[in-house]
Amino acid sequence: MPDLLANLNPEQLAAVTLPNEPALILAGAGSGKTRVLITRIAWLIQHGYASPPTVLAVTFTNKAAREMMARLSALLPIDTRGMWIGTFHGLCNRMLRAHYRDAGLPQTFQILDTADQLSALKRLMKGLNIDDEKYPAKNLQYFVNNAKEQGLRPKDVDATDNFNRKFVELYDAYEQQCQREGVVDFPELLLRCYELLAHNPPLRAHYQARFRHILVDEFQDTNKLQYAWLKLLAGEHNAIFAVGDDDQSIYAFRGANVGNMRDFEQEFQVRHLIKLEQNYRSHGYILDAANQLIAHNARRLGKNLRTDAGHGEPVRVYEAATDTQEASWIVEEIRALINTGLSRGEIAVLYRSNAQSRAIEHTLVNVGIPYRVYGGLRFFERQEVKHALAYLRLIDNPNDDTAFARVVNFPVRGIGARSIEQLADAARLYNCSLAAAIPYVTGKAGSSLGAFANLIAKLRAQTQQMSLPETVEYVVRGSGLADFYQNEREGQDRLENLQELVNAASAFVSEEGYGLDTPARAIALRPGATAAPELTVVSDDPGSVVLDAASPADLAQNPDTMTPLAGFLSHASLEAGDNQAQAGQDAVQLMTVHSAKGLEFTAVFITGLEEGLFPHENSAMEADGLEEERRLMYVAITRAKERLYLSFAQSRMLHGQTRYNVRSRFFDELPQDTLKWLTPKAEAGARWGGRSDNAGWGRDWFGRPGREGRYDGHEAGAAAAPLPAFANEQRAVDTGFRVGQQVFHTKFGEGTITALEGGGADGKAQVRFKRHGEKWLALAVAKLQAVE
DNA sequence: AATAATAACGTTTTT
DNA sequence: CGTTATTATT
Repeated sequence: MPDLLANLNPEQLAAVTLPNEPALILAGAGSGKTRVLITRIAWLIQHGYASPPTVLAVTFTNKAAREMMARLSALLPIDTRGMWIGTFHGLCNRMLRAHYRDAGLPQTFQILDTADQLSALKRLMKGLNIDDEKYPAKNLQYFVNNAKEQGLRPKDVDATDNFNRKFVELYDAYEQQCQREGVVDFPELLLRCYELLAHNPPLRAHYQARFRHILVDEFQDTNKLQYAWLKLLAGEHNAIFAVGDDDQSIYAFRGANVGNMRDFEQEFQVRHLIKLEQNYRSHGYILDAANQLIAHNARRLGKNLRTDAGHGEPVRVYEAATDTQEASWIVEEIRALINTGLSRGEIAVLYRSNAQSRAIEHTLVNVGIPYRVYGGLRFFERQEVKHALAYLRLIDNPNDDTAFARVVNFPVRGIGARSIEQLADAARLYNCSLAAAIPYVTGKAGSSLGAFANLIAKLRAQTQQMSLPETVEYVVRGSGLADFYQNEREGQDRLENLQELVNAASAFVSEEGYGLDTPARAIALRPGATAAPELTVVSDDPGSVVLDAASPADLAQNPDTMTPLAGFLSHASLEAGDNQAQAGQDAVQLMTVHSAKGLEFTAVFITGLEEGLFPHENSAMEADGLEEERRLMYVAITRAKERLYLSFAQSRMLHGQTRYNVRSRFFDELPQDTLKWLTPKAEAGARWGGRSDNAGWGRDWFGRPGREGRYDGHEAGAAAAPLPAFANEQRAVDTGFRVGQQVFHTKFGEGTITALEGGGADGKAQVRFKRHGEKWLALAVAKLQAVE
C-alpha cells in the first residue's frame, strides 16, 4: 500500500486528511494544490471513506481534468471510470445525456460553441428583421449568456428600459429556436443541468446520495451558476472540498465571482480553512516581490507565500526606448540564458495583450530561436473541421439549423443567398427547421435544396451500421469536402486536417472504451456495464423513480447513454483541441499572462509593464479593475522559478500609432531591494508623462541614449559580447557588415556573407545560406541580422 | 459567385 | 499597423 502521506508538509497533510465536512483550502501559487486535491481523493479511497462512484471532482479545463485523472491512476491502482472527474460543462453534458428526457432535450442534442451561438443569434435576428446596428448580435450574446449565468430565464429578467425589453424578447425567441433545433449553448448546459436537478427531487436525491465527496479545483473562478449547481449537488449532507486562491482570480470579466469563496465559507459554515503558504516553485526574491505586490489589494482572504529556497537572483528590470528595443533586449537575454544551458522550453515571455507578441516574434525569427505562441485557432475550430462536423451533426440531428446553414452551400452547389432566404421564410411560416422546410420551397431553388436533403439522407442511411471512424471518413468524402480541398490550391493542409479528424475519431473510440466496430449511432455498452443505463423519472408522479432498463447501480457505474457519434460531437464542442502551433519542439514560450496561469518556467519575462497596458487602461473603468490587474501581475510573477525579468518601453506602436507610456505603477509596489535595475531608474517626478504634449522627447531619444550608466549587455556574457543589446539600432547607423560574417535572414535562415557591394541605402550583400544556397540581397530590404 | 476594395476595430478566455 | 468583416465590382 503506497504511503500517500509521505513528504506532505503539515498543512497539506491536514488538508488531505480532513473529515468529510465542508472545507476551503486556500492554496497559494506553487503550493502543491493539485497534489493535495489528488492525494485527498486517493486517501479517501485507500481508507475506505469513499468508493470511486461517490467521488465527483470538477475543474475548469479539460487539461486540468486529464491531469487529475492521470496523476490519480498513477498514485493508486484504482478504477477511475466510476468517478466523475471533468469540467463543469463536461459533467453537465454527461448528466443531460443520461436524463435527456427529463431535461426536455432530444437524445441527439448538439452543443453550440461560442461561434455557433453567435451565428445562431445572427440568423435569428435576421429572420426577425432586427437592426444589427441598434441591437448588435454580439451584445445579445453577452446578454443571453450573462442572464443564464445568473440563472435567469427570459421571464426572470427585469427589463427596465425598452432596449433591455428587446433583448429579453430576443432571448426568449432564441430559446425557442434552440429548443426547436435541439441544440444547447455552453451556459445552457449548466443551467439545464441545474434546473434538471432543482425541479426533480427524486433525481436530485439520487445524485446527492451518490456524490458524497465533491471536490472543486480553482474555486475562485466559479460563477454564480456553477456555485448554485455545486450547492444543489451537495445538498444538506455532502461536503464540498474547495481548493482555490482568491489572489489568482483573474476571470471576473467572464463571470467568475471571487465572492463565492466568502459565500461558501458562510453558507456552508466552513470550519476547516487551511492555507497552503509553503511555496515549492520560486526563489525568495521572486516570492518577496509577489507577496508585497499583492499586499496592495484590499479585501483578501489573506495569505503570504514562503519558501525554503534561498533569495536567488534579484528581479531584473529593464527600461527600453521602444517596443522594438524591448524585444531586442529580451531576445538577447534569452540567448544568454540558452548559452548557460537552459532549455528554450524553460523560458517564457509573458504579455498582457496578444498584440504585443508581434514585436517579440519578429525579433525571435530574425535571430532564429524557435518559439511557440499560445492561443489562436484550435483543431476543432478550423473551418474545414467545422464543416465536416456540421455534416455529422446533420446526420444525427437534422433540425440543427446552425449546421445546416453552414454547409448547405459548401462545397458550392448553387444554393445562393436568396434560396436560403426563401427557405428561412418557409421555415418561419411553418415553425420548423430549415431541413424540414425544404418541401415547401418550389422551383429551381427547391430542387437544389432537395438534392442537398437527399445527400444528407443518403449519408445518414449509408453510415447506419458504420463505426465512428468509418462514418467520419465516409462523410468527409461523401459530402464533397475531400474533393473540394483536393482541388483547392491551398487545400492540402485542410485535407490533412480532415484526415486528422478521422484519426481523432479513432482515438476517441479507443479512449472511450467503445468497441472498434460499434456502430457510431448505437447506444453502446461500455465494458462492465450490464444494460443500457437510463434513469427516467415519471413526471406526473414525482415521488416515484422508474428505472428504464437499468438499475440505479448500473447508472452509478455507467451513466452514459451517448452514442459514439454524439460523444464525439460533444467532445469536439467541449474540447476544442490543442492550439499550439509547433508542438513537440523545444521552443521559447510566448503567451498572455492569463494563459500562463497554472504553468511554471525557470525564467520568465514580464513585458510591456506600462501604465495603460499593464495595468490595462480599460480596467480603470471597471469596479475592482485595478485589483484584478494586480492579481494578474501576481500570477505573472509567481510563474517564475529562478529568474524573473520585468521590462517596459517608453514608446510603443499600438493600433498604428506611437504611444508614449509611463512605467507601470506596479514597479512602485514591489520591494525595491529585490529589484536590480539594468537601466537607471528614473525618479517618478523626473519621468515624462504619457500626455501628447511630450511628443518632443521622442525625437531626442531616437538619437543615441547616453552611454553612461546604461545597461550595455547582459551581465553573464558581458565580456564576450560587446553590444548585443542595441544591435538593431547600431546597425542602422553604420550599415556595417563584413565578408565572412554570420547573419540570419527571416526566410532563409542562417548564412555567411560572401560578398558586399555598394554602401549606404543601396548596399547589397551576397550570402551563402545553409539551406537555400547563395543569394544577393538588398540590405535595405532584407532584414539581415548579425550573429555573434 | 469569386475577387477586389473598403471599412471597422483593436484586453484578457474556457467551455 | 494588421486583421477581419462587409460591401462593391466584374
